[in-house]
Amino acid sequence: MLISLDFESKDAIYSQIIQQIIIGIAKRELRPNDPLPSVRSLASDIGINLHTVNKAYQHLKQEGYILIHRQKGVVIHPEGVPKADSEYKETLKQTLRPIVAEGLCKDLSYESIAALYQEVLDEFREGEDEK
Amino acid sequence: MLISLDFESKDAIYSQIIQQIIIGIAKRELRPNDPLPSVRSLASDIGINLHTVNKAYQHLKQEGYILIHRQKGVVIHPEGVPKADSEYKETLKQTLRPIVAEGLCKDLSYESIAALYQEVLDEFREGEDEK
Amino acid sequence: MLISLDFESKDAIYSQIIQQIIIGIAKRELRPNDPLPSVRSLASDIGINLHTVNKAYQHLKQEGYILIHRQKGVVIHPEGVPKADSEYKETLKQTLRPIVAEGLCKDLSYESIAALYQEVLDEFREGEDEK
Amino acid sequence: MLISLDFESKDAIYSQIIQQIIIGIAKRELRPNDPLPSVRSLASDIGINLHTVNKAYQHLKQEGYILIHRQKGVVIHPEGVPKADSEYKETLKQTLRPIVAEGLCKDLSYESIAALYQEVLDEFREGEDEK
DNA sequence: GTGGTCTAGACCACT
DNA sequence: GTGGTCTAGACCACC
Repeated sequence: MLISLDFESKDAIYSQIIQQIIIGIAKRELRPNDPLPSVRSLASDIGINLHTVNKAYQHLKQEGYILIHRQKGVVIHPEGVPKADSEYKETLKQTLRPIVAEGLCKDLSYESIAALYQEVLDEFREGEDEK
Repeated sequence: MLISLDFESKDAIYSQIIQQIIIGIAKRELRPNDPLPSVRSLASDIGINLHTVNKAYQHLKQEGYILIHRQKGVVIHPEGVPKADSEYKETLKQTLRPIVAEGLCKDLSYESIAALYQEVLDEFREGEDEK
Repeated sequence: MLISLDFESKDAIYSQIIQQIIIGIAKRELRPNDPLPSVRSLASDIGINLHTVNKAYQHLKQEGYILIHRQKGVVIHPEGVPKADSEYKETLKQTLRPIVAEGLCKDLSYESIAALYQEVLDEFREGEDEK
Repeated sequence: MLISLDFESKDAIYSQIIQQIIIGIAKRELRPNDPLPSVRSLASDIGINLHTVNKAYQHLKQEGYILIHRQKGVVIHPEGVPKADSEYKETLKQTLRPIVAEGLCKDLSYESIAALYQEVLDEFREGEDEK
């Protein structure tokens, strides 16, 4: 698992770490019980502060993506992530709304937006057989 | 055009204003040459500081959504927004990626994510006949 | 003499009027004693406020570009504009400096900047024989 | 790098900051990856409000002159400024036109204007060997 | 009336 | 410490 950061992004570093780990899980590159590097080693690997990595891990733990054992270290949550509830779906739609709107304003057709979306979805579909 | 803010949101207020105006344009509730309220009046209408509104307007102007006319005031850009280029499409996909990933992790199926997306898309499709 | 305005410009309207009249004089399209439209007629011609035109004319008068007679109306100053002094030259250089700097930053060569400058200069040189 | 302001100038303070940094880059006193002072420290150094400095920095960032790095702070853009396109050249000529016109009206010869221009250009040419 | 600029002071999130 | 955001209040130039 490779974490690549953009220090000029408007997204915070810790937030980029979170996103990439979630993407890793969604792509099944990271599977339940897979180990994650320790806060210390990840921090030194990518050259950032301990606190920043820690903040990311705490958030992931909070959301149920990972488990932090004192001894075993950090692992992907063995029982998977809590399932989406209807509240989450509503939040997701609200997140999507302005993104879609922007695309439409920029003269993307409904079809081409749907197509872009499908492309992203397909990135995760690859290797689905291994499921 | 009605702007409704969520002061508890983690999105900045100026950012919410931007989003809602873009949504308004995408829904064709705001059409080219339509006037927008002045910085001052919008600010007092929604009970915020005029600088916050100004920041939103400056951003929208920068992105080509609106135009600040010395006589007409603030209006929706008469020639529409600059069309999406391939760079934008790539950015859009990068924006979508972590959102989709999160949904998948929460055990949403590909189909249900696609369905949610379609729902959002359809919100804008309504009234397309007036086009 | 045709005045064309950009109501979205960051330059004020009155300032655009001033510039265009000065350009007209420099191009010798406007010559000493040539009449200019009255404040009223110019204002209604280009659809702007009287005050705005008046402000432009007052400035031009102040700088010696025009004369405003109660009876004869507005005319280009018969004796030409006060000549540049060394102070003016210094001001001109200070105006030029940031413009040139910007071009250099954008990777224009010294030669291409000089060429652009020459092109502008040549616009005024045309018809110099009539001098 | 030294920023000197003219509080009596008709140019806005933030605009003067922008100009001086651009001049610094053009003169190669500021080179790619060179650090710039933080918003706060520059503001207190030159005795102005931090928002004013921030406005200048935001503009420079927007135009690609600088980069705001989460770790390194504010630095001159490592890959240089986006190159001039033909649209920019046209804008530049339009900027130059009224300036040149004014000089000509004040009876400066084509040659002396060209000479003044050359002087400014030469200010930047000094030290070109270090290139 | 408008937008543009500047100030002062505050809080927050991030590193 | 940093930048990002928001507020409140002010002055100016322009229309």
